Amino acid sequence: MQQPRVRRSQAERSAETRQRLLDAAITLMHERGLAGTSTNDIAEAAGVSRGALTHHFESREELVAAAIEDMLDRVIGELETYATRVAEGETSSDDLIEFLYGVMSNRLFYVTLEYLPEARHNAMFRSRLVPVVSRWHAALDEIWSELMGRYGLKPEAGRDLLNATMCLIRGMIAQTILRDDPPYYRRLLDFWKASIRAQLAAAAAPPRAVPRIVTLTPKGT
Amino acid sequence: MQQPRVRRSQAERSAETRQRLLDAAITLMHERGLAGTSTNDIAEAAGVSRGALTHHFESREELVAAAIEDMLDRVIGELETYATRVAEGETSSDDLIEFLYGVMSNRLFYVTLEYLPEARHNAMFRSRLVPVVSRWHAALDEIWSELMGRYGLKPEAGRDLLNATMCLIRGMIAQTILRDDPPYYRRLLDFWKASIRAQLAAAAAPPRAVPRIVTLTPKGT
DNA sequence: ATTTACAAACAGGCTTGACGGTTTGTTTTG
DNA sequence: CAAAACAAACCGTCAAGCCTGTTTGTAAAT
Repeated sequence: MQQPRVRRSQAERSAETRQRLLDAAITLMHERGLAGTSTNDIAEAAGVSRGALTHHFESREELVAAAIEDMLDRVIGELETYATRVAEGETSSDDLIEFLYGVMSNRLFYVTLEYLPEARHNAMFRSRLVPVVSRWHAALDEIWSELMGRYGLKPEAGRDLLNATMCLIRGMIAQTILRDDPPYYRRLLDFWKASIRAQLAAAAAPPRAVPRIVTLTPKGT
Repeated sequence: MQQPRVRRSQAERSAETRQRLLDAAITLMHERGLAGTSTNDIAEAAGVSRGALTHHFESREELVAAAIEDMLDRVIGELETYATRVAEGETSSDDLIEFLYGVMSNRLFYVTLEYLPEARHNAMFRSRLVPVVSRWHAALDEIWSELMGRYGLKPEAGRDLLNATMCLIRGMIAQTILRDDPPYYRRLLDFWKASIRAQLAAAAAPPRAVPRIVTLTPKGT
């Protein structure tokens, strides 16, 4: 039996412990919710003492914020990887939408829903996170511009489409909590992919006139 | 000076206390968040003793659920009022979208964001609420059918448009928490109103062919 | 040796649900 | 109609549990 104890540098020990805590925080937030996740739980799930936790993070709030930042940075990494595929043309708007929905469903937006209330009522916490999510939005803009270029449109073209897409996805995921109905979401996403296709096509082709607002009048009149 | 003490029936006393508690619960949930709202706070805000609170509601959870139900029932009432205006034709899709955004922004979805995490992790609480929000969705379907009729379409026509609209609105409101940018939301909503107009027009007119999925290829090829 | 990483115990604060007692309203009865 | 009995509404206190940040002590790395 060789002794399992390898000599690791302080930096290594420290980094691993820190990362374990960050990962555990996100996992628990996702599984039990922010309110249901105490620092005790996080330390235990990370396989670390609570003393270690308090050593690495000044407060629960700071730990949670750091965990969110870490999660977002990883996701931005995924997005950048995907962006190279877009640049190489191996993709479509349908594909991107599907990818974004996947990323958001795969914990990202569920975790977001957990901390949004805290962000709403805690100014310190919120201002800690605003720049973090800004980076995320910038990465989204980036990849969208990439795709627009692919379609031969100006980079900033159809940014409304991106924003609408993201809001739609957020809204869908929020709804999954109280409406368990996979076909409904499948259908809605497919509908949306078709809409985007149509609008991108329209942006390239000479558009029809946009219909004016029609105020309806009673049948009798 | 007439004495302020009018003799009220038990039912009246009871109903008022109850209602005060429900209102206070929603208000505090909106202002401080669910996590930041204790039963003490609610009783105090309602101007009622905590004993009275425990008399009327078995648990904090039940009080919160009842408050949510009450809020939704009121909003359904607003929606039904609006529906009569639709039936009388004094409206447009733009107007309905604006109305829905207003209703959702005016506490409804912010309060929803407060309790969604609880609903996600607490099965009892969730199943208590599912039928409540189902009623709300039914009311939405109802008014949408009404509007479709106005446009001379079949009642169930474009239900995807309604669902997409609601999800978009949800997503927008969720985003307001970490992105304070009113022009952005204004623009996005206007964009959406135009989209809906276009799609409703297209539904009446013979549609263009839906463009196929285009898998893009690198520029070089 | 000294600093950093980690561990364990502790203390203070807050929250919820329970309980015993009091006031107010309603019903029954003489 | 008045009084008494009953029921419902309401009030204030308490105990148990949990959570966070602090503090004190130990091991590991430099």
